[in-house]
Amino acid sequence: MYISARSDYALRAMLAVAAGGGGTTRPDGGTTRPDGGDGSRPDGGGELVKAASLARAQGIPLSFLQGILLDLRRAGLLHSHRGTEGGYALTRPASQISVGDVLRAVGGSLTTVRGLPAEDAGYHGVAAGLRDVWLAVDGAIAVVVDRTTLTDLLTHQEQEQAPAR
Amino acid sequence: MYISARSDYALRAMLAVAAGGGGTTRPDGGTTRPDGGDGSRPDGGGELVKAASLARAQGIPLSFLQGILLDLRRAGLLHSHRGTEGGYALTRPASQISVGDVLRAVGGSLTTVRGLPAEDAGYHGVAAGLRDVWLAVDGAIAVVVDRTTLTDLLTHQEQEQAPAR
DNA sequence: CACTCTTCCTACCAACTAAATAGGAATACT
DNA sequence: AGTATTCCTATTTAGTTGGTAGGAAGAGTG
Repeated sequence: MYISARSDYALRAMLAVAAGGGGTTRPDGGTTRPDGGDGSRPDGGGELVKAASLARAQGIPLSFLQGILLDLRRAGLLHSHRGTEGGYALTRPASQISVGDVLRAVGGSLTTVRGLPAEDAGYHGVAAGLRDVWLAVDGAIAVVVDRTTLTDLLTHQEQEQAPAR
Repeated sequence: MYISARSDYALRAMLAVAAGGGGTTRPDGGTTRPDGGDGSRPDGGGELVKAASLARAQGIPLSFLQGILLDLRRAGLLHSHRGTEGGYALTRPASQISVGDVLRAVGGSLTTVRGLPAEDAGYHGVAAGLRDVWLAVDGAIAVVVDRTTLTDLLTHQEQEQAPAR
């Protein structure tokens, strides 16, 4: 029900990495390329993007973003390289990374009730049925976010199929 | 993605009101009826339940619960009566009150991105497609919570139909 | 080997919201 | 009048989130 800034930033960063280093259309008209050299860009999938470039392109505080990128790397979604020509890159093609993958990487469980995962809520008496509702909600969310990949988002082809009412 | 304590308490209180004044099974074995007199109980739907009874039955702090009950009353889901034999009652049959009704009464919008409703997120560049994802998530949640009524929960007949993957 | 760049990691602070408490005003029944 | 109860507001407390700062470790370059 609530998407945190951390999850939001993580998705935007992943999209920017997948797109190859920054958005092309930025509202205030600045250039999104901080360093002059355009660098080698073998269009195949693995070019490295610097954290500073991502932060600038999507308007995310750099030091906050670094912690998020770290989570994404630990979850196995990003590969990083240090040094002068360092940066981040996807470990898999963008078509094989879903929104749910990113959300779970930074947020843990998808649906939480007062901070706890939905499955261990502990209801008494008449409220016992609530647990199943939360699990159903969790399942419904999972269907949407696991079906949508980064490629879908970049090509604007995400079809928002809400289940028939 | 995150169900707050306020939403959780609101649903449990509504269920207890619908059930007529408290859970029958409480873990520590105390009686759920605070006052000795059982009072008149015309089993039709409109018996009044005291806030103290609800708080005791579901383990919710009383004064915190009162604020939640106020929201539910303002939203038109509960009817209250003051005085010695006062209490709260549903304004509609439990079969006509959905989980979504209760959630929206206490929480406002169903899906929020960093505190804002999902529809006005304001994405730039490559992240533009994210807005549609959140709207799809919101729709998927709405289907589940609007389909489930309080009666479904009380009779344990809620069928958790996750849409076919 | 120095130097620079960048990721990596830890600790810390500020702001906000949720959660809970306390106390008082209004209302209804006896 | 008196009592029980709902109703409403103001305040406090705790925890999470959002954001910042400052290095330490690795990678390339001269």
